Amino acid sequence: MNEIPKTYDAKSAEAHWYAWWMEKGFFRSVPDEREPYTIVIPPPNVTGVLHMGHMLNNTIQDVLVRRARMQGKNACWVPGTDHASIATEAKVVKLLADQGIKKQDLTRDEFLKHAWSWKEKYGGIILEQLKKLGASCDWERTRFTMEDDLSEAVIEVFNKLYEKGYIYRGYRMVNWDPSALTAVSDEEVIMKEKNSKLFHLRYQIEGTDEWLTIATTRPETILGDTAVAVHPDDARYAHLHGKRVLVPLIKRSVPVIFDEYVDREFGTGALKVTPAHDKNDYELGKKHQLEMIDMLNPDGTLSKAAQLYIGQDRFAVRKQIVKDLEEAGHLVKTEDIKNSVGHSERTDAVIEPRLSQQWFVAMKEISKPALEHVENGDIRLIPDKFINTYRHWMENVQDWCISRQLWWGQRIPAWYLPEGDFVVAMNEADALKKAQQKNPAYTAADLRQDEDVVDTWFSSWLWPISVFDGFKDPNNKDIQYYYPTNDLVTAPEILFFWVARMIIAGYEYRGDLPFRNVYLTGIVRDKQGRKMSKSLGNSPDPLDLIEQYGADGVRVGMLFSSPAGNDLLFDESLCEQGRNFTNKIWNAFRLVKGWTADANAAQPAAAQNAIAWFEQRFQQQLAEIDEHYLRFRLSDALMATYKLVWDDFCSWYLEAAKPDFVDGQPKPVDAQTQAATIHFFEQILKLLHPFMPFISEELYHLFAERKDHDALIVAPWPVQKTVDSALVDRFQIAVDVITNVRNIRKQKNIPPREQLTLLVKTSAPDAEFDALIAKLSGLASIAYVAEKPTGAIGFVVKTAEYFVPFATNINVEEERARLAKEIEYNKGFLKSVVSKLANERFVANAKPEIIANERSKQADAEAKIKALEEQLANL
RNA sequence: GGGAGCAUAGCUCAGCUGGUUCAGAGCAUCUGCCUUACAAGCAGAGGGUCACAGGUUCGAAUCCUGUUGCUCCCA
Repeated sequence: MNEIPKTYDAKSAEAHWYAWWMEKGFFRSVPDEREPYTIVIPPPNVTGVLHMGHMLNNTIQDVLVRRARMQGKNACWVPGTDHASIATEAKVVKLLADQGIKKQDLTRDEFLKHAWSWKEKYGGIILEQLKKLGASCDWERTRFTMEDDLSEAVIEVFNKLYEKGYIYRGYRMVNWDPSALTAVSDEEVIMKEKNSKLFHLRYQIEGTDEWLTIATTRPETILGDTAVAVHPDDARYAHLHGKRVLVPLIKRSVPVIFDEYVDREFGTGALKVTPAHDKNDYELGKKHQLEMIDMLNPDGTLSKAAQLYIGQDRFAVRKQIVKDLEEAGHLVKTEDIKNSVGHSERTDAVIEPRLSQQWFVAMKEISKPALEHVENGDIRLIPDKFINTYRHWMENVQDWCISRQLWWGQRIPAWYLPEGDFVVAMNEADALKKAQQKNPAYTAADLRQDEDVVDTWFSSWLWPISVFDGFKDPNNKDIQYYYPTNDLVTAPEILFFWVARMIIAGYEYRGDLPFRNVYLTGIVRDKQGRKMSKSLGNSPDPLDLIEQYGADGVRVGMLFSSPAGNDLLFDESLCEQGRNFTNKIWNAFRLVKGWTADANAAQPAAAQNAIAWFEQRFQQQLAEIDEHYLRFRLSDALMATYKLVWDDFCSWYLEAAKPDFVDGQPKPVDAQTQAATIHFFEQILKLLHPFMPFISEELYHLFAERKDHDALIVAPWPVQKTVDSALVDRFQIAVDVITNVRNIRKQKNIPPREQLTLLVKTSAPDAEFDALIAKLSGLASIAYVAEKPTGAIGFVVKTAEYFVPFATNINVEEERARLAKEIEYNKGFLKSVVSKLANERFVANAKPEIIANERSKQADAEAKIKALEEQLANL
């Protein structure tokens, strides 16, 4: 035993067993006759690095996959990454800029070459990091949303949707990211509450000396104003019918229009209308046939159409124009307000609504089944409170802007023709054919492909299908076998971005759901409840944590406090607790491994007691753990496992079963006890495996030399058997007795080595667990007596009275007080029970078993009080 | 502004369809222990008017209404 170190060395075990699992192909899945269990990973950004959110998310997936594998299912966890067009392109642009290369100076192909080499160099780091966590993905199945097959699926889907009329091209108001120079979808705009200024500006009414005051938070946009709107019922402005006003500084004459859209309460009740730069103004503009003046360049500087400040950034202009307006006498007042301002999800730039030609998916029809099948429970959201959010979004779904003015991504398969017409096709050759149907004279040189790419989500919404090549080859073995997948684990933040759209795509292309259960994790926050982020610097590096606490420890730490849908207030001490747990398990192993066996030794009664009990206790807890898994309550499953191992197995079972010491030497263990203990230990390792794959596999092999494919990772999950819960209850009485004796020991300062005697007075003697009681409370003997002894401290468990005889110094006063207190408590209890039973309405209304229960409580309490009172009298 | 959710021990959370004195777990705290697996440990203990106010009921942490505070989503 001396050679087994006192603490568990996570590092060497992790490297060793991960490599071994890989080498033996345990993560590999190919279709066979077993029931499949499939998870597709939410593909992280290919150029990203592991953060705490990934840790939580992937730990959960690995727990589910590993348990399914042990349950004998054909478990397949498909890993991969997405190409994250905006984020990646931004990184590549910056890298090139650092080398003095401008994107504008490169051709598309040249740029893409740089992007791919970036991807080759940095892409997939995150997948390597997942391996450190123990993720049991089938790495041979690793996919990437930009690889050929997946890109082809995107193009095919684009074509099909276009043919069905679901994809259209339109000149619309979009969310423009002036930093990334691209449109983004509604879902990619994050509204943030900001402290802003509301400027009250006066416009001269044309041909008069009168003024009309409007209020705006974006004064620079007056340069794009083409009307001022007021409410038709607003008496203040009724006289303005048919009038026009002059836009300050540029003196453009614009009409005053009347529309019920205007909020009379807000600002001055008069609204400037800038149809090209505000969603609502755009609608107003269309309705009133207003001119649309696009006064912004794509990069957020003012365009020629603005007339003033041309080429200056919009925020610089905002400052300047306020000064200029003030000087020109147009600024009436300025007030502070809070308003929400859209920011780009990717670049955090302030989003500018902007008119432009974009591609859209019409969402209304296509998304119908996706709502239906979540509402009827075919697809479960866990926790189900998210159904409301989901429904709300689906019922108000807006068309999806899918074009992005970027190069990194799948290029939109539309080709423009000289006359301004276009065709959508699978490739250039097809496009030419289609073009020639319109005009046989066209040649390839007449075609010009759309410059834009599609939204990254337009490829990741196909993920559960495309990773199995379900587009390229819709009837292939893999897709038939693995689809629909089982569980999806992701963050609620992307419920709409991704989950909803995958469901839409699932029904559209397979006529079937993409997954049955969606487990929505919480957000990992710091102790103060702030979201962990790079910019705040409050996020620990996951790999550092693994280094410090071991992967098993970190996994346990992450799961300790994260019920589905609840945010996780992360604290490193949770990982420490996880690490301590690995150490506890390790030391239990040291104990058992250190026993020397003697085939001829007799089995001690205490060990027999412990084995009989633990067999049942294990079953009881197994049922509970299985139930928690079924309900996706992983932190509860973990806690139940934790308590089974630490409390039941280590603190009770091992303490009772371990050999006694004689003359400072441990006695050898008998064969039955040793075999039972190792068996229990192995069962426990199985339950631990999903949470702590490394230490469990390590110990499994340290217990015995295993044959080639005898590995814990594929060991059968324990099967539930019937539980003798009465035995467990009887054991609990023994536990109470032991605790009472230990308490007396502690109160009286009796050293653990001093052996005591326990006397029992009861009408129904039951010595079943006496050996165990004696061992764990340090008793020399247990004797059954008919009369109360004198000079003893007593206690009562159930209806039996127990006494520990005491040679010296019993503090009678102390004992009296203690007994009195206990009697008082029990009398109070009895009183509540009696009064309940005396209540006619209770007896009349309550269920029979509840009444019976109350009666037995009454009997027990009465017996106990009687015993305690006798003890008190006897002192 | 619209919608959803939450409020239980110092902290993080369990408490399903009302019924053991129902108030529970882990961590933290306190007390005693280096007892020959483990001080990353062992043994014991304390701690809450279940946000507040009403109501329904024989009985409410649990159901209903209102109030307050917080969070998220959408506009």
